[in-house]
Amino acid sequence: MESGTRSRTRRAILGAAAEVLARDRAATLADIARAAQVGRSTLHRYFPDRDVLVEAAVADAYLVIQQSIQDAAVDEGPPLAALRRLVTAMVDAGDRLLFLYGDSSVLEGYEAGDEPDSVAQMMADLIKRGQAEGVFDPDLAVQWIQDTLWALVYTGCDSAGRGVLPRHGVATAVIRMLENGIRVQSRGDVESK
Amino acid sequence: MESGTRSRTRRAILGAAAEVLARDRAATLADIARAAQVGRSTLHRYFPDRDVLVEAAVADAYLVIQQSIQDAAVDEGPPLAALRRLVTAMVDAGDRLLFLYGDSSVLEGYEAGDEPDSVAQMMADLIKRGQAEGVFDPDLAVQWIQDTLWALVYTGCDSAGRGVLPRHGVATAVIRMLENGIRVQSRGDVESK
DNA sequence: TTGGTTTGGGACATTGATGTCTCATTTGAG
DNA sequence: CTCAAATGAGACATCAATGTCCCAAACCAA
Repeated sequence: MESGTRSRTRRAILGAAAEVLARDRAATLADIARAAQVGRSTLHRYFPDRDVLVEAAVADAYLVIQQSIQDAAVDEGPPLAALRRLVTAMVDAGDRLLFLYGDSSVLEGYEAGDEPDSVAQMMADLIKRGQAEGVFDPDLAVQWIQDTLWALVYTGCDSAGRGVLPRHGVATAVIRMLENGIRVQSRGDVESK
Repeated sequence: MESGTRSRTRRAILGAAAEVLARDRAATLADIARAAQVGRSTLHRYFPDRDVLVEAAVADAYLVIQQSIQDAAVDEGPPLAALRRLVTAMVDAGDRLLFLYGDSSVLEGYEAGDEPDSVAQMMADLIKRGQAEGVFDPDLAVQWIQDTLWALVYTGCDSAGRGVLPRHGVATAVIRMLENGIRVQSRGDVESK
């Protein structure tokens, strides 16, 4: 078991790591400790070395995102609505996401897993389902759509952090771009408000 | 003036820097020197320290991209066609682009410039023109469209590097996504082949 | 060939991050 | 309150990257 205190500082460190590393992946352990409002020695006490810390932070961030996406019940309802829920869920996990996908080398081996609950698997299933039901363009490779989705959400979160987009408008902007591109919305085929 | 030999090794180093740093932004100067097939001391002879090297590599990559985009004559013809030329130009400069935009902190101050020929300026002008002519969605912020464009091109180049997209299909995929999103292409409003 | 230029490799000092350790102090549960 | 758990600060050795310097060898133009 783990003492409540220990568990709390542990989470504080993991959160700070994700946040700081998202902004500067070359950040020092001292930086992370400071952000977590924790002594550098305490950090080392929980995570022997940098690799262990990063690995734990990745696993943690991944779990948060995975949980968030699972709650979106992406396998239910019409694909378009599911996609919107998915994007919203991803945006909500924005901080962790910026960290997780800011450095592609940080993932290594996480997307390899084939467990049915893996983030990539859930996304791929949704995309395929949408294509099968004739809602998504079947000419586009599933992997490409998936990459695009990640990229747009990532960009959206990043833009919000820089003030380009209002925090609450990120999901909407991403969804809109995904569904219509930059074309003018000629007919009322978007949403009914 | 500069000796032909010097000019040649200088370019070799800059090219290697862009290539290596694109893959691993924490790469060592020794790594870069090796990739450039040059002694580490030679590298230091041309670029006193890391900052100078990175700055020079950024400037070089930026120039290449800028030139490539200028050749696309983005301010001429219908916006949609211009956009397609722009994307193609950006994709062609893919290698440099992955480096330049792989680490957002590397740009710092380059997008600040207001020279009419700056990459950002040309892109913004095109987007505004497209909106004014009723081809691009005027509800989307110019900056957001611009960020999206970069993100998609970046993702496309990256995907090509990982084999997800065929090298020659990158521009097409990006353009298609930009213009239509992932929706099925209901009517013949895309292109005439 | 000759002489200046350019290069590669190695020795070297420096610097900053890292990881280990100790000890005094604070915290929190009982 | 009391004691064990947890912490923060700092001293310390280590290590890798960096930047400087030097010299012998390769190179290139005249």
